[in-house]
Amino acid sequence: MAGPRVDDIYEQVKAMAVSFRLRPGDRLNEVALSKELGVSRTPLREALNRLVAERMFDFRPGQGFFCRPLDAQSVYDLFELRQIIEVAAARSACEKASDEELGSLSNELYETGIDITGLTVEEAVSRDEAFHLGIAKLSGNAELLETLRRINERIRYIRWISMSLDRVQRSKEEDQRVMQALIDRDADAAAAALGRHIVK
Amino acid sequence: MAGPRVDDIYEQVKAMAVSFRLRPGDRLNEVALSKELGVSRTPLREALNRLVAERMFDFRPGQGFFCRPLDAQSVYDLFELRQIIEVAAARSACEKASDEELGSLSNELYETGIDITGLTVEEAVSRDEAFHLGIAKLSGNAELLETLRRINERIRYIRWISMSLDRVQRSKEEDQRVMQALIDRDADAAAAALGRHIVK
DNA sequence: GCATTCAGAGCTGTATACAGTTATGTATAT
DNA sequence: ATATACATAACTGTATACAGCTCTGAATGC
Repeated sequence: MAGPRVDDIYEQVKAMAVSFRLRPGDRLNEVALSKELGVSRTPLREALNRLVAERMFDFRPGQGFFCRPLDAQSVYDLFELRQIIEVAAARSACEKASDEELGSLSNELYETGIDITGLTVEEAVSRDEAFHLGIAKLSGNAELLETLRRINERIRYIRWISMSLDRVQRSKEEDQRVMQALIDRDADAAAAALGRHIVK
Repeated sequence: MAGPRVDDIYEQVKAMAVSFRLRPGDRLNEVALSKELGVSRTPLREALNRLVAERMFDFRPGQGFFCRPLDAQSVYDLFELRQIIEVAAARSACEKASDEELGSLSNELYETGIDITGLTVEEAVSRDEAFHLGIAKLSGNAELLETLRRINERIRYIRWISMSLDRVQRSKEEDQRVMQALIDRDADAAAAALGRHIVK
């Protein structure tokens, strides 16, 4: 029962930051947050240090931890980097993935991804993320996958608020085009579809 | 004088891991290392948690911190990811960088980078890294730059041991070709030169 | 000789305490 | 009214203590 506390705290605080419950630029009160989470400051600070390394928090010695602002430039940079990595992942997956792997990714997309009635935007974004992470996994490059995961976490909130449901619908259609290009082993078409997709 | 301790510890432990003074797969003895560094376990663990987030250490609850193995597959993945990012950075720099910026990067390359007589391999790799980080900086994407920095840290030791001085010489020549392509604003040539460079 | 069990040491995980620094708010002077 | 200086409160940074778990190795049984 005394599960891995630091991991839990890390996930909880990250969720708070991702959902902007901790507002950008705000200084974090360690005592208050540790009481709220029901733990002491020691493991909380360990979790926060992980998030500093992930660039989700700033750390200023003598002042403490600050929720990272995420200005417009950073958001743009992250989306650009995401596109770079996803395009590369799709190209790599075109070469390396087996037919079975592509088939099962396609099934997943069509089973869980098409009918978005009754979904919250959060769930829709989460499934979209899962599809794109699936492509990254098929690239066979674990480091690339992990890098994309980190990027997604940092822009997730932006996607939540910027994505209305009709955009989700369009995004789904584009995902299908990407999937088809992968099955056709047409790396250029997949890259082009992804390029269009993310620029928006 | 009581400077930012955690930052220092972080740098020291990272340097130990990068240079493989802490051997891959080894479990870290917190007490021993904290004594060696002259600090207590609390800030040491905070630094280690940062390095866990950077995938330089593994953390297994109940067992502690482990120096990450860096098997052949991970090395390959990291080099591949590095190539992806550097190619994208060069393409972006071709579009965005000003003539002055390219000129000053070129000067830097020719002033500090060409004559490698009397340099240790470590210094040569460090200058090579600096040049490529310079390209990434000219891409204008701070997140891309930071990602490349992290990747470089993790493969630095591999480069040290795999790079003899004649390879450094060849690598310098290729850097010059990349630089010329950037000045010519020839993104494809730059990308091609970088591609060849990193595959080796 | 080999596997198993159990006791002990050692190590990790977290809470707490305290020193030192930073921020806050009030009172004073201009 | 505004700015400045100071006292106080609050918070951060680190060390230490202790509980609980994990691993090691010797002793036992087969």
